[in-house]
Amino acid sequence: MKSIVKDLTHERILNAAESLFALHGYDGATMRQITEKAAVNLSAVNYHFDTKEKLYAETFTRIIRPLNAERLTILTQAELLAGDHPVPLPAILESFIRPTFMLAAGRPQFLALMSRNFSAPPPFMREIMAAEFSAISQRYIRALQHALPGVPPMELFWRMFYTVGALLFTAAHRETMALLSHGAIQSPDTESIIRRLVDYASAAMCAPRREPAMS
Amino acid sequence: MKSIVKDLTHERILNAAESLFALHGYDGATMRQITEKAAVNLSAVNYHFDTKEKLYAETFTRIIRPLNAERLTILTQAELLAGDHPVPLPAILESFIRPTFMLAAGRPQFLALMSRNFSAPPPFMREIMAAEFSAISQRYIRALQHALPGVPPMELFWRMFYTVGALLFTAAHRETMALLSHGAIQSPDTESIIRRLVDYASAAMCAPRREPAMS
DNA sequence: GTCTATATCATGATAGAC
DNA sequence: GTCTATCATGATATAGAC
Repeated sequence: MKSIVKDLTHERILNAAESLFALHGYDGATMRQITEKAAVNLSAVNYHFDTKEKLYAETFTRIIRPLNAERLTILTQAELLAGDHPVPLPAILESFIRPTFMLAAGRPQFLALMSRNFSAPPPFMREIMAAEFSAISQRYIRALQHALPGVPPMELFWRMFYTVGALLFTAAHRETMALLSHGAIQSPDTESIIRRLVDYASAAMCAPRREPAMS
Repeated sequence: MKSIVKDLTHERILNAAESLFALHGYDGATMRQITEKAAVNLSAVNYHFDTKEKLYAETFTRIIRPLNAERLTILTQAELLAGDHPVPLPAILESFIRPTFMLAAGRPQFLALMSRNFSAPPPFMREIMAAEFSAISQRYIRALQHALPGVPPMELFWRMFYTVGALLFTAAHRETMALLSHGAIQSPDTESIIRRLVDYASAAMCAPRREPAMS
């Protein structure tokens, strides 16, 4: 069928784009590189995606939508399991963190693209990002409020933001860590990474608020 | 004197480059934009910095060297003050975090350039980054080991890395936060930001290591 | 739907007058 | 040291044959 052929080219381009945008960023990756890697014609990008900007947007939403959907699925399961009780804090955080590494399995540039797009999103992505994350951020804040009623909501918001920063930064820097640690750290297994991040964030989320220090 | 004139042009270019690299990244900022903003001739970049890559490297080292120097100064003061005792954990973290925001005062793109360069450094920056951070990372790990003898050094290394991620991510996203929080969060004052981050990281650094869960 | 060929423009860098 | 003018290259996007 024709649609199958179309879908193949479409996907080949998206796969190549994912890897090259992750490696070189929006401005750094050229359509020539992408179409060469995808082994399709240069014009295929414009035919299937119209512009480079739209190609980038689709490349990113293709990874972020299933990720956020999976997060909400696991969080909802945990809420059903907890019944009237709040979901335990580590379970909330793990529902956010674990899917990141699960969906990244076998896609070496998945995490790099995520991190890059959050830390330095091309300007045309601002609206798209806000749309993709508006719902999920509210869901998580509510779950956190139930789990930690003693912490002010605004504080929870900040801390969740810090946690996302820690997650993305680490995700994109496994090699850097090996470098700075002089070989003490080599890319550990996924379960260790998840456990470490959940432990870190769980402790951090319920930090006491320090009183302003005297001089 | 001629050297004064040279230094003026030199600095005008660096200032313009700092702001434009922060906003658009290495590939996104063009030499024409930079020289236009600096109100100097296009060729001045090549004359003073040879290539665009060297201009970027100088732009970044100009902000990172005083920053890391200030961090070490404050940490050393704290160590002298502590004598034979370990420096308290919050003091260690604050010596790392505070200079970031102090040196950023009055330079709106300082933090954005920092964040961007760490999350998506141009490939030619890898060596330079490693050189600039090798010494300071070892100094901080040692201080953390003294303050938290019960936490394995490798765990400390990871957690410090998470903390840097939280710091940089937040630094570059004050506007994003205001957006996602639906106006609940508006750029707070520097002291609040520092306190919040230090509280968060202090609790996280001494997190207990959770036992692997049973199924 | 896919290709070749090309239009149009912006890029980094350089040559050479002053 | 600073300018103008320009080069060679590579960018995105499009027109039109097949």
